[in-house]
Amino acid sequence: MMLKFPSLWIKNATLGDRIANELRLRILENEMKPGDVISENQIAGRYGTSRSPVRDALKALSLDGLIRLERMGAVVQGMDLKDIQELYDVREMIENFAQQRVSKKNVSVLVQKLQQSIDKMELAAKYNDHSEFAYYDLLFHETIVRHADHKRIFNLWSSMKPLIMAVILVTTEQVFSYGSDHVEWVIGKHRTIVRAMQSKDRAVIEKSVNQYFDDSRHTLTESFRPDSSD
Amino acid sequence: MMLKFPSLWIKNATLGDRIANELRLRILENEMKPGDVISENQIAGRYGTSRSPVRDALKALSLDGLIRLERMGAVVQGMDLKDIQELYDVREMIENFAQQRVSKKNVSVLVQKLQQSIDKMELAAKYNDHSEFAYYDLLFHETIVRHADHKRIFNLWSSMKPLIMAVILVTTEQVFSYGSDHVEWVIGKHRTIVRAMQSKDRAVIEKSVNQYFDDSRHTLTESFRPDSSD
DNA sequence: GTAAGCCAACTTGTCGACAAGTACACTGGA
DNA sequence: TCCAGTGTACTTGTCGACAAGTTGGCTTAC
Repeated sequence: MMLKFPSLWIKNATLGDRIANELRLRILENEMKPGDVISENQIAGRYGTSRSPVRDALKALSLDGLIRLERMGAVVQGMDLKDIQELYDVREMIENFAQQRVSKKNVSVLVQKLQQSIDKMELAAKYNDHSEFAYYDLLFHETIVRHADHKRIFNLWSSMKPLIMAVILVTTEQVFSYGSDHVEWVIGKHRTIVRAMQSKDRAVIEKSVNQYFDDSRHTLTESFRPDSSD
Repeated sequence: MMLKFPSLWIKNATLGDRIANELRLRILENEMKPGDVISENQIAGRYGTSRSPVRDALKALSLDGLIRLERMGAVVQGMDLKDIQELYDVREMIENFAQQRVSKKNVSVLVQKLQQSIDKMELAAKYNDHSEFAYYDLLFHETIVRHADHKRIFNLWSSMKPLIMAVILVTTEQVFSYGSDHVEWVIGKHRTIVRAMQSKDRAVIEKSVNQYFDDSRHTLTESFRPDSSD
């Protein structure tokens, strides 16, 4: 039943987390559509578990904004193009904050770690492994936020991480389907980020972060045809 | 047992939410200190409930960053001065984003709502009701974020709201103890925010938001003497 | 035909129980 | 004295059950 989510990522995850990850993908891929009403019992039945882990999962999904808990049943909200662009707005805000903060310190250690992530992305690209690629894309950005050395910002990132993970997983799959040129272009964007950060110039960094997420939003606009998945 | 949290605020709240709110206050007021280890059974016993609602509460507190869930027991993290200042960093970031967005639209409706909150703060100040005051302080800022008309940003605010609520509750009590001059000064700060927003000038707004939270951080520095509550 | 009221099938919030796993003290042997 | 191994008392994750409350349809009266 649970096949979609890369099992490597969730080796020690609790049942609730697995169900949450699974449902995130199903909602993002429009298998569960906005307006659909789901209940704890229904999902528990579907996955052959009790309500307890499902309950945790639905709570998590409601924090993501993917569903809305109501008195009887939960209503799927889903994410349309605008919602995903808003998610990128927030990612841009967080990452700009983080990078500005990072740039006031020595970045050599950070740059080296980022380079490692980029290398792994290259490798994943070579072997056409889109979920591995997505993983290191996510790690790249998490590494930046972590190095900002700001607990609350990192907490913010962590709270959005499962959702971002699911979105990156879906969009990366699409990017791969466009061919290796597009994949290389994505890698190049990450190199650009690193270079901008090394400049340590406030305006340059802000511009580069803005450019990065503008590009991402633009890619979305192309790939997310309205209701293309029906 | 549960006496600290204003009961008006949580009339229809679930047991888990009440326990979470209560624990937030106890942690912020240093009755539960960083390093303390708590377990679901222990808290359930303390409040005379089963583990289920406690489990929800501890999950919420870990999302706040107030505790760290571990394999056996949860470790209280607490919030020191730096942590609260970091919380204000993030509030500043969110509110700046929201106000810049709001300022691109017609603000007259918003301004009127904000004025209502300020009026209620005035009234609460007159009757020396600090929790009522805190409530409308919170509402003031929530109103701004809501009017930004950006689901993801509002989601971010909502996810931090319970923690912000608890922090405002504690700090407002301290502000009131400083006397009515300080309370009036806080009200004045909110009026300044509104004026800056009406200017619709990007730089003016950014400056005003920055000033507001700088002031708040400064007030914190005065009131949060290290370990003053022991 | 229509509206009020009742009933049955759902829902969630909470509870207590069990199993698997962890930490720590205690025992025994050197 | 010290160290390895064992056992016990804890912990969490999951399960099934119950109660209170909601929804929607069906009956019944008009």
